[in-house]
Amino acid sequence: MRYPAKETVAKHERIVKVASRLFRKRGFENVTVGEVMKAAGLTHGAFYAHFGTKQELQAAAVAYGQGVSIDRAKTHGATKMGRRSYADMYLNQGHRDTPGNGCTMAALGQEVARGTSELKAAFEQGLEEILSAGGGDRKDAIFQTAALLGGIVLARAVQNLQFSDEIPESVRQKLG
Amino acid sequence: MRYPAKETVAKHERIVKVASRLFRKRGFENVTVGEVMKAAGLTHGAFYAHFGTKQELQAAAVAYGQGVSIDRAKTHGATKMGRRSYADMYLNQGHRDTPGNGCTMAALGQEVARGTSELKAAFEQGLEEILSAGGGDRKDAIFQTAALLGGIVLARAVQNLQFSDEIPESVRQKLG
DNA sequence: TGTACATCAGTGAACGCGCGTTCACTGATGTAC
DNA sequence: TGTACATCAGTGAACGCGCGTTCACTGATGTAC
Repeated sequence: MRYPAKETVAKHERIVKVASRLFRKRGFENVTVGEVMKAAGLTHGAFYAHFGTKQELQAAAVAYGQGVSIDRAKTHGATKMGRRSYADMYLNQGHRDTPGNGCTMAALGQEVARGTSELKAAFEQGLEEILSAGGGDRKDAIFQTAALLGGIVLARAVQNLQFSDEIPESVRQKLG
Repeated sequence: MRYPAKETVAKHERIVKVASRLFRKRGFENVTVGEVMKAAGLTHGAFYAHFGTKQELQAAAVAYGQGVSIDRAKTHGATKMGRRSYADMYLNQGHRDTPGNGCTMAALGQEVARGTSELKAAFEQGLEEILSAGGGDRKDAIFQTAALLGGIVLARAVQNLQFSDEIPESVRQKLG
């Protein structure tokens, strides 16, 4: 049957949002199209009324996820909370332990690097906006972003809790 | 038929080495057991004479890759070339463009974070040795490793060449 | 030292499962008159 | 405003392919006597 056009837009957004969360949490390859659709409250067949391929969804999900990061960066930039508080927000246990709600670059950057041009474009455009959101020196922003991202990636890959805690802690200290 | 025991060890090592390269280049999920065995000069069925599962191979490959990184770090530590030259070696276009020969953590860290405990253990032990290989302050080593890793990950995920070149360049400068 | 035999790395066909994708069908929506 | 009909998001079964894994088999190696 035909469904209201208004709801269709909402469903489309729900698919992207839910996919973004699942992808960040478990990686592109470990999340099924069917799983995404189920989480969005639909059946898998309907997927192709919204996207041509799974790869298209990946790109849309990265664009969405980068959008979330841009908003966070802009909020911090506007409230002038400074770099220190941004690092504190980024480098904590909550972020480390719940990648599904966290930074897209820290969760999917390596997979994006091996992905399609479309995927990289979404990543790249997001990064560009994140870097300029802070407002300070561009090289500083790049350096800080790299250090924060690296800190989270390392902390997530280490299972010894003391060691894992030590990583964000050290990065925070040295970033000053 | 039965094969010489000596060659078997060499074959086993070849499988791990080749797997490590392929995994770093294309990710765990995008490399087939059959593909690894073919690259090692064997057929896929023989795989299970060497490993119980693909996951076991992943852990062995990460351990091997981390070993390569440890050797590099120790060499630099021994020759006292300093942090600057280490950063130069790590943050260049060659490393960015050939992940198969490069740092395991920068290529597979995010997948390791979602992987088995065995996989994380191999990663973690390698990181521990890399950190102490330099000999300097531990917090400095952690910070530097995070920044370098983040720089390579970002540079690889960005396709605009100017932008991509700008990232390692900035990290190198700011690491001083 | 020679002989008989058990071992087991390696081969290649086959299995079975899961996943991305397709397709015939549905029926309320939105449009044309 | 009412009526006829075309559209198309969504359903759920099915397809087909690729992958990890299994298995019967091979025959030179290594061992026991």
